[in-house]
Amino acid sequence: MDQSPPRNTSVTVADVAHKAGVSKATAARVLGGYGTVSDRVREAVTAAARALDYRPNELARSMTTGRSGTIGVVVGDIENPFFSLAVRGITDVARQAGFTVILINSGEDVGAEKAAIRTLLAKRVDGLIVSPAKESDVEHLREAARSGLPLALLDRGSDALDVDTVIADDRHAAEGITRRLVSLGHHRIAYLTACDTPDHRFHAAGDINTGSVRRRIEGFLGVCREAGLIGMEDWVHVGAATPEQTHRIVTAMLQSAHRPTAIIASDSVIGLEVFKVCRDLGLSIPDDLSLVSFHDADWTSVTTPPVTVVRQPVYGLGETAAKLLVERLNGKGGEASRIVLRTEVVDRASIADAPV
Amino acid sequence: MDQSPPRNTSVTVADVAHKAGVSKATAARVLGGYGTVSDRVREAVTAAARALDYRPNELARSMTTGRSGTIGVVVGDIENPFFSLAVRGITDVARQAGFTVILINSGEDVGAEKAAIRTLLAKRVDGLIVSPAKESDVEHLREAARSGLPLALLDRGSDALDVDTVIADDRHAAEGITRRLVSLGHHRIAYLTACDTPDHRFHAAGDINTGSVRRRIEGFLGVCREAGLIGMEDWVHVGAATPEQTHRIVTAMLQSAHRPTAIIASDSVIGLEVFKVCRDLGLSIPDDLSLVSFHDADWTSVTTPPVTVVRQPVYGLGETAAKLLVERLNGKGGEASRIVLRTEVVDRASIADAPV
DNA sequence: AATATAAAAGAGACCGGTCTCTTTGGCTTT
DNA sequence: AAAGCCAAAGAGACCGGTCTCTTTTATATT
Repeated sequence: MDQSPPRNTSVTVADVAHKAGVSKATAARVLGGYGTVSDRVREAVTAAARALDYRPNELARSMTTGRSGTIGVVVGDIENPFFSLAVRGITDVARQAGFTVILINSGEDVGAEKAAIRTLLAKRVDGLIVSPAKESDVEHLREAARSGLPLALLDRGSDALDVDTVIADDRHAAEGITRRLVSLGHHRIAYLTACDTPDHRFHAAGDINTGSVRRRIEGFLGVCREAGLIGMEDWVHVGAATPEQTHRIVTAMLQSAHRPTAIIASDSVIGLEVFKVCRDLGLSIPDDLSLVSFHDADWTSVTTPPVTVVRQPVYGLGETAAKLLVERLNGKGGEASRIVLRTEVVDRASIADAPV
Repeated sequence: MDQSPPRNTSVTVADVAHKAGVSKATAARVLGGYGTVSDRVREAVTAAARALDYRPNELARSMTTGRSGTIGVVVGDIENPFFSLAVRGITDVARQAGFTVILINSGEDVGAEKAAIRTLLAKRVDGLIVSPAKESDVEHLREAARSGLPLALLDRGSDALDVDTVIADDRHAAEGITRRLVSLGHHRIAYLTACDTPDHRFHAAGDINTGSVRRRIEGFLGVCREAGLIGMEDWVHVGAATPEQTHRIVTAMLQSAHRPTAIIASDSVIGLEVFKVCRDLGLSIPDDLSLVSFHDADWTSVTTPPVTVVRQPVYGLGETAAKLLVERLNGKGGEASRIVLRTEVVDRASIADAPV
């Protein structure tokens, strides 16, 4: 029977104070590291705390200080490499600044996102980093911000929300790759996104609630229009939210008589699925189909051919958002910053001239 | 100037009670959903709460109930697809059961892990899911468990720790693929892991502190011995913790005169890097080198050739650990369960007969 | 109508810290 | 030696909920 230190059933400052023979207030001063205490007393209290295996109760501390030392993070899906990398950026900065992170997945569902915010508010997080599921539905976020809670938006902004925002230059990136495809002679270029609309069809960019994706599609359509290509709205496909759905959409698209000669995939999960369908259908990339994907996932350089991608500074997105938030938490006031991080096209071998 | 509801500077039950004209205790009964109240009073309180935009303070609630509704999760690195998928499994179960998740990365460093546990203990999490960095250094975990905090181990067990544990049948999986390679005539088989030893060299399986990896290496060495291959310890390489290090190790290995004819990669990040080095060196998989990787990452089926992998039920690992923990939290007592989930070899095309 | 019984509401302690305000004690100052 | 001052320690309220215990009110019983 070994039970060395005596089963710590919550030792409190009062217990430590009693053991050290001082008042609760004095013990609290030593343990909490504030106020002034004599060296002799400090040692006595420290010794008593060690002997009793005292563990501070951060919850109780939060009660009076009003700070919980916690930030809430709401992302679409931590399983998606995009978010897991961004979250890594967030947690690194948060830890450095002495905060812990409560993570909630919204599954890109606004209802779940609202519930998440409510939960985090109840847990009294000191700040919030959110990747909003719908730009058009941010009343819950505005309310949180208005009540004075620091809020930073990740990857997706909202003009309706005057808060710190960190996004990538999605429109510019989309314009660049579209221009490149057009100059290679492509007229039938499909854009494929996981975002969905009520009727699962695309009509206009305004239908798309995810800010980053809407800006990309605007860029895509803008360049097409500029190049004299009309009716390109019909080539935007929504609802590729799972590998299965993507498979269905891409297969149908590539088997139709009027099939695209190039596909722009809005994330690496979609890009991967396009690759698989081509293999199954016996189509060659880039001879039969050119492929460009957003997100420089690590595997995109080892396929045959390697995939041309838009490299986003994903870690930096999370890192920057967290830094902005931490600054707010440390009392830095002033205007909300809207930071746009540069993207870069990584040229590999998945695009070529349009087939004749 | 719009400021519809009056800037909620923390509305408390007392405020609601006052507005509704009832006592604090009664208002708390309505708001907290306990005890008995008349319908009339319930409505009055509910209305007052809505009017004042009352938000419960979960922290204060935790003070008295002793439950925080939070579980702490410590993993090596959320950026690694293995962990992000496992964490997804954990968060799904946690949310279902009404818990939120505080996530901390240990970076596979025991010191950081200890700090993480301390932080989580201070935050008074209701339970803990940990993927221990070192099996040999679990005193902090034992102490947490002994103080009555439910603890579940993820992917890595410890005989020294009698707590709920969920792992994969790593040894069996390693035996299977090693046997396959041996039967194809391979004698020079390298095993590559991110785990490290003090001197960055491998001597015996006991050197490896990560349980899952140690079991795999034991399986690997066991089958080799069985097959009459001796001194295979020299073929185990440790310290492939980053793509850069992996690159260095693999390049050196493949450029040596006595180079391996097969490589077993301990995770998909390593597998990917092996692939890249082969491409750079102009070596053909599987003609010049056979490759097997642990973790059926989504990209492994689209490379040329597609990679033969050990498929682990990663989501299920997290899911199961969370379920066990939730059961404990709901008071189910009894023996600690040690669950071993099945793995499966997915045969693709990256292995072949040993070159002559 | 009088009593028993249960339901509804109130009063106030409590959780474990922080923090303000007050008291004590040692040391300087002239 | 008396006054003045500041560091060190103590007393107790407070944060915002929960919960026990007590009192009041409504309903049932004969």
